[in-house]
Amino acid sequence: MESREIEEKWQKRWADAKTFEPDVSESRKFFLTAAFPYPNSPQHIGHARTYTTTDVYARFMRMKGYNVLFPMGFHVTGTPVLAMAKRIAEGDKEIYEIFKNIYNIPEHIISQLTTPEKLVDYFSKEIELGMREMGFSIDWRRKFYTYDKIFNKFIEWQFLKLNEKGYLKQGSHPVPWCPKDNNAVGSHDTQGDVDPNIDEYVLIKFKFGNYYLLTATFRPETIYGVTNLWVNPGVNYVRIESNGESYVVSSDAAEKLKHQMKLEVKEQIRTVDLIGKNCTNPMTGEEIPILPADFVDPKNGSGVVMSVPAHAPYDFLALRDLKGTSFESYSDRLIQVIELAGYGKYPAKEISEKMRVANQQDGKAEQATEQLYRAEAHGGKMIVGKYKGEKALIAKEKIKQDMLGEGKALLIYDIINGPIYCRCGTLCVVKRVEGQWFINYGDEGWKEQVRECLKQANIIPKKTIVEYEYTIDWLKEKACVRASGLGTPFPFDRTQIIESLSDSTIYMAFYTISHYLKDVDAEKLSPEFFDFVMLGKGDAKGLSAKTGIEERLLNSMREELLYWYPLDSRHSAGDLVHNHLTFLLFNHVAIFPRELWPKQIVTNGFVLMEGKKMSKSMGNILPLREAIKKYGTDVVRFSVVSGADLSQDADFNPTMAEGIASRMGSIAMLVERCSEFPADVNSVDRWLLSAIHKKVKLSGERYKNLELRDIAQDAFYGAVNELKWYMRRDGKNRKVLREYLEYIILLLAPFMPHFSEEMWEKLGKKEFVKDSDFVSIAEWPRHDEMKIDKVADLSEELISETREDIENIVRIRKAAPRSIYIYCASDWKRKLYSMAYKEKKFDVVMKEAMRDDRMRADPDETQRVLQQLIKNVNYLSPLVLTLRQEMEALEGAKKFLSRELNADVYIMPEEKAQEAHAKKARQATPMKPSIFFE
RNA sequence: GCGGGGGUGUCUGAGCCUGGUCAAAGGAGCAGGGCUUAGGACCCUGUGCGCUUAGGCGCUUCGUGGGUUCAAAUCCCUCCCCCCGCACCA
Repeated sequence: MESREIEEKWQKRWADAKTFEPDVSESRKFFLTAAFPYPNSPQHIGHARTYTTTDVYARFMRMKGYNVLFPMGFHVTGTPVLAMAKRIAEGDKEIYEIFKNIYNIPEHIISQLTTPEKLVDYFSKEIELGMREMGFSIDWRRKFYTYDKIFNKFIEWQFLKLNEKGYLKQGSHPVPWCPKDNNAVGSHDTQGDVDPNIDEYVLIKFKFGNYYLLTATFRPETIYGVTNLWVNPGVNYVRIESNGESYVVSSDAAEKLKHQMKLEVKEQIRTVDLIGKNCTNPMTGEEIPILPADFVDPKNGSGVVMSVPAHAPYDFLALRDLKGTSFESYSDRLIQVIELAGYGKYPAKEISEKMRVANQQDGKAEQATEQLYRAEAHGGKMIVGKYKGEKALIAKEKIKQDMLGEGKALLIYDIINGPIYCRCGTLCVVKRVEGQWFINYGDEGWKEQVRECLKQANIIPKKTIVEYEYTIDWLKEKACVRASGLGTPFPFDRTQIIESLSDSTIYMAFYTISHYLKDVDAEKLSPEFFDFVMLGKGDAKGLSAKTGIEERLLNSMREELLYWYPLDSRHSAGDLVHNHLTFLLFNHVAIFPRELWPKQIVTNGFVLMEGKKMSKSMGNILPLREAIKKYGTDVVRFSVVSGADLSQDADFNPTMAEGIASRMGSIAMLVERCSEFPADVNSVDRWLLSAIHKKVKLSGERYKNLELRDIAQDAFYGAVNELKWYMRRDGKNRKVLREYLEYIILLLAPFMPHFSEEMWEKLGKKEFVKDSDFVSIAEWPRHDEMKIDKVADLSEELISETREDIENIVRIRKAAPRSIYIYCASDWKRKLYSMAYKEKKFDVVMKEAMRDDRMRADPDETQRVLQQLIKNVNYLSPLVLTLRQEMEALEGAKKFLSRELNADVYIMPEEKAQEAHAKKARQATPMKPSIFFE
């Protein structure tokens, strides 16, 4: 049967049997969730990593006997789909290309996706289909979208709670902004998807007649070294009025500043009225000239620059460029402010000359600046001013604060990776939004509780704990509403929408009741309703009367929440630790009592495509549904979770996928043919059984800790290798093979559910494990310690190593033998072996050996053997076979060895060696028989 | 800058916590052989360098440079390089 048919067959059977639709029951429960997707494009193979990890885990826990709930919803909150719908409606070529070329969406469908709702609808269905095709054991009854009315009510309630606790606050906040759209811009709103970076500038006021020149700088500490100001003669300057003061800035800067402060633009200022005149340094009181320079960018900062030629290469260069002009007289003045090891008094001069920067237009000026700024920030020390002796970096902050306090400076924000343009073509600016709402994650009391919450949770992988701790420490106010987007209107200002990272922090609790609410009028879902269902406040009867929701239903919902909550395991990719997952902790702590805090968080790495990161620009995105079609569900499932350790990126490549498929084929073939095997008994049988029971023993713990890669190696690749070896060693026992297969199918079921179901069915009535209609709900097997057979393991090791040894000899001798004599070491050597293993030291062992009659009889020989053993004392194993066991093992493999080596094989104890072989035979040691060729 | 993760043989990738069994698993690639009409798939063997007509020995190697130790890919320190995150963005 084709793999597609097998997949559909079992997916249908699971659905018909409602295998994955759990309700409240007597059994112990396990509730796990994965971060729900944002449906703005079809999912690719990378998305499958988290969901498959979650599903494998869900399936394992189900087999362990838990009542497992794995629900799924869709996160549609935010602005990206808005921007996308708009672009489609406008016929934006780029976006058409992406959908057409990468995701193979037909053009007539793309052209219909002109509203956010249509986009969400189309892609969420697409994603759901993909998830169903992947065989994820999701309870789809509980699906919801974050713009559903019922969900909005839930989030509203959450924010009322946050406000009650005092965790919401208002303030001003700088955001990247499009003046035309009147909206904050995210990376998806900009041309080229650039993410705007905002940084603060200090604007320093230099008195000039009745007004001030405003210079923008990142380095206020260099104020002591200012020799002059720069204006660009080719730029328009204007006077602006704000707060009763007059400033001169470039007219571009004035436009930007409008969004951050109240101001009026007054008359133009001609540069000829500035250049050559003096102004006053507010820190030193010194009179300094205003000079011309081309490097000054009117769009950057304020369009006026303070010149610190000792420490800023551009300033030094611009001054040097004045040589030969009427301003030449100013060009030699430098004032040192910062002392820097490895540099003299004027680092900017030194570095410019060393790098041979030609002038202020030279590209190298930028490099020099960057290099010097970094060095000075790091190792620079102030040598002037109030903070003399302090590190430059510290002084910078203090001087900034001082000047702001004294009214000598202003703080503004600018986009530092600009210019960035909105998709509408307008240059983006920074806007200071007043009255912005925040969730105050900076609250120390709150943080303290979150740290406790973190401590009681099981974090996988362990090494991410520090990242959570770090995030908890640095989190401060987080803006939680936006002016536009899909989602939930903010209850304290309904013109605002709750931002997407803020409305997805406790939604897991909503899954427990979402399926009850499908037909409930959202208007009935008052705060009291959620108080009751989520927190158990109030009584069902009163609430029923008030809301009109049946009392029985209310009680069921409360019961369901208490049954499923707390969340037993939360899954996402590792990148969400810094925001979502930490927010999840914060909000659970704020809303829920301690006993409902999340118990475990698991994060995983991404998926690479043939070693490279998937990206639209590289065009190497493999859409999930395409991958399923091409390679089959179970191969895809297995690839994405077995390719790397949990926290590391897994690589997907076709070669590996083919390798997986072909190994599945080998297993399938054995399942198919198993019953044809005879019942011949062979020593390798015990080894194979030992191997499978060892696997069973190990894999339970590994599944629990999500060590999926190790299981994959052992239970899949390892199993196929073992089966191959079994055949090669002439293993032929139907029962043994069958036992192995029954167990291995169980172990593989969480990874490869469709394949495993099919094999499970093919095997028919189980003889060694507990049977069940579906392997998906079969009981997790227990190993039989009695079948873990150390002797069988050692025997097999002996056989394969002996074979290798013989091949080595053949290779070096370059001549194949007709007969091979294998001589096994006498038992007295084994006794010596265990002494050597125990004592490790030659003289100690030798002394002990001399107490043994056999060994004392031939001290030279004893010494010779012991020397050999001690040489490899670290290789010795705690247990070795006896002479008889060794003989039996090799005897059992005689046919195998004879065939593989194409020679007659004779096996005997070393004492029985014929005269001509005796010398060689004596070299036998335990687990390393001596070999003689004829 | 701050925080996190990394640098291993042709490539990929384990090992590092808990030092010795590590010339270093697995896979890919490459080479040889088997199977096959042929190719693919599959199976076997080899794959740091050198020596060795008996399973062996020697040398060099795990970003750099030091250190600790009888012994270091593994522990400590220095430096270099790469990746990711730093928020209002899903």
